Formats: sequence, C-alpha cells, structure tokens
Amino acid sequence: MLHGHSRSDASSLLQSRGERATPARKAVLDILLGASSALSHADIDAQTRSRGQPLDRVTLYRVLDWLVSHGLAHRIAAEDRVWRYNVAHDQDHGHAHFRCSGCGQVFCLNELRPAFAVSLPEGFHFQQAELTIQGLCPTCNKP
Amino acid sequence: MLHGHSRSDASSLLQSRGERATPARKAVLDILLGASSALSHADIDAQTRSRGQPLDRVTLYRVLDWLVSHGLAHRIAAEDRVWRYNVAHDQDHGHAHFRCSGCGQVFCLNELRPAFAVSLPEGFHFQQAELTIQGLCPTCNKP
DNA sequence: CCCGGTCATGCAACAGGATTGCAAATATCG
DNA sequence: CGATATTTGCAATCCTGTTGCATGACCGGG
Repeated sequence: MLHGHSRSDASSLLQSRGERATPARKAVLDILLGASSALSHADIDAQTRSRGQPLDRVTLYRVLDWLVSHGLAHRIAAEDRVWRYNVAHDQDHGHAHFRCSGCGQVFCLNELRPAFAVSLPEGFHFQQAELTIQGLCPTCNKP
Repeated sequence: MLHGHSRSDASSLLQSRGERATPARKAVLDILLGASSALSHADIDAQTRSRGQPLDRVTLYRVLDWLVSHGLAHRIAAEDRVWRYNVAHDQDHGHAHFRCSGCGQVFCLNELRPAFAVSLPEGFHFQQAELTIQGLCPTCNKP
C-alpha cells in the first residue's frame, strides 16, 4: 500500500497542536495516516506488532480514545460492533461511510455530502445525520 | 403504552407463514409488535420476565436470530454496539433510523425515504444505503 | 540539576453482549 | 405410536472494551 505519509507527519501533527508526541501516539497516528480504510483496534494492534513495537491492548485503546477526544481521529461504529478509526478530516460534519458486505472493511467517503430533506415525526429534535452505504469494495467486487 | 396488537397477532403472523408458532416466538414477536421503538435483547428479556414467562438468554438470542432470518424482524446495530430489533415492515429497502442521544433509544423511521445522489469512488459497488439520524426523542426533548 | 507533580504506560482483573456445544424436551410426520 | 427434526435450557466460552492500580516518563520551578 503506497502512500505519501511518513513518521514525521504524525510527530509534527501532534507537536503542532502542542500535545505530547509520545511513541505510542506517534505510532498509532502514523498507522492511521497510512491507512486506506478505517482500522479496527485489532488491525492497529497487528500493525504495531509487525513493526516490532507492540503496544499494550489497553494503551492502544487509550491512545485511540485520546486521539478521538483531541480531534485527531474519528471513531466509527459498524454493524459488527467493532470500533474503527481513521484520521479526522477537517470538519466533523456528518459525512458518509461505506461498508463492504464482503470483507467488512469501512471506508470514509469524505467527498460525499448527500442532501436530504428530513422531516421527523412530531416531538423529535434533529441534531445530526449519518449516511452508511453498503456494497462491495474494489477488492471484493472483482469476479 | 397503548397499542392495538394482541397475542393472537403474533400467532397468526407466524402461522400464516407456515412456521411453528412456539411460545417463545409468540412472546417475542408479540413484544416486538407492541413496541414503539426498537428493543434490545435486555429490553425484551425484561418484558418476558415481567410477563411471568421468562426465556433463557440464549433462547431469546436464537428466537431473535430466527425472526430476522425469516424476515419477521429487523436488526439494527447502534453506536452502543447493542443489537436492537423491531418487526420487519414490508420491504427491506434501506430505511432510516433515529437514535436519541439522550436515552439511546432507536426508532425506525419508515416513512422517511431520503433521496440522495450517490457517486461512489471507482471500483465500489453500491448495494444499499442507510440513514441514521441523531437527535433527541420526544421524551428527552422535554425541558 | 534535582524535586514534585502531572501525564502516560503496562499489567491484571473485570464487565457486558453475544455465541457455541451439548443434552433434554417438544413438536411433526409417516 | 415411533422415528426424526426442531426448540429450549444450561454451562461454558469468546470477543470487545473498561477500570484500578502501580510503575515509569516527562515537565516546570526552584
């Protein structure tokens, strides 16, 4: 998987916010920056492990929570009841997600900003909407 | 909570499909028919218990699975990673859900059929879309 | 430079939801 | 009625995620 990010991106991203750039945070953020789809805790754990710098399960959970609460990552709940994370893109306007019914991977569709006219039943108060599209990802779509 | 369903609705619904109308299925389906929002396993368990006909945890899971796989119920995964169920309404066109950020309850919005122009990235194959709206339910919306 | 406090990490134990295996009970069909 | 298939219940297990607590790293002030 080719991509243009390097370790330093993660560091500088953290530093530019005046936050501590600890090894765990740098590693996790770097992994997220290099991912092409949203990653689960298990995915990230596997990557830290294969990089030879395994993190404690709990530490990983806490780093992810920290990244989310500091606006650096975004957390997605999918049908399989597993949290998935990706780097937060600009605003947190309710964007759309794509879930592959073949492999279960979740992709963020940042471009897609569907307009829909919402008319809720009496008494309901609207706050935010999220669109989830299900289908086949490029890999699973191949014959 | 007033509603017009009775035990016999569940029975006849099952029988009209030529399926076994066991006590467990009748009870669960009846509960679902009388619910105003999607119910979790715990919700349904509590109701069977308060009715004096408690079901085994596992039996309840299996009855729910059975109902879903036979098109009688619909299963929803919410942010809290708890399955919720409601009676399946006609077609299974991807409909919309409302999740209350106050109490966590999930409501099915059967009427809402938002139109959105989906243009997926190259290689992705569309199957179905689902809209989740977050906000406050009538109860939590009261001052 | 060192001390004291704050923040981060790791380990262990736990929690809650859901699933699996297996045996007993129940229903269906010939 | 008896053979067969389906349902139910119980126990044990799994999987994801959390909490408590002690240790270790970092930072800022003297």
